Amino acid sequence: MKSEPDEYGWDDLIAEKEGTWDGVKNAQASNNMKKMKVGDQVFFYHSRQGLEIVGIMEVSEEQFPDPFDDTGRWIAVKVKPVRKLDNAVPLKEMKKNPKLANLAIIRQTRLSVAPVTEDEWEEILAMAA
DNA sequence: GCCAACGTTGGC
DNA sequence: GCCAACGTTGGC
Repeated sequence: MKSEPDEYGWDDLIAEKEGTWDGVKNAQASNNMKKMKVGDQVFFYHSRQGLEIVGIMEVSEEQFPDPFDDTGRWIAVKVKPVRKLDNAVPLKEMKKNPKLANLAIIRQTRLSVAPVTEDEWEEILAMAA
């Protein structure tokens, strides 16, 4: 999941203890959120500023109607922080890694919520070590 | 700040 | 229902 740290960054999530992921108004991103289950692990990526994965969070509440959406079309989920990565993994490094060539976020930059395969997850964790 | 990529809107 | 125009996102 991506967020601009100016708007809502890792530190904001830590301060809040639990964050609501709302305001997603893109069909693909929304579908990806609908698939999320409580306990699912998610990377937190800083877009625009930072351009790196900074931490891991987990889904604490599955899809519910986005409280700020009047149309009723969109949903939100809640997440809570699990841990900060020892070393943030920059986009630049991920692009260099051939194992991550198919990473959804690389292939489709503008998608704000994108899936990560198990292999990709492991690879990114290894890069953060 | 710029611009490419992509989604959405609206006229036909 | 098509497609051009427009708006938004996000890497550079």
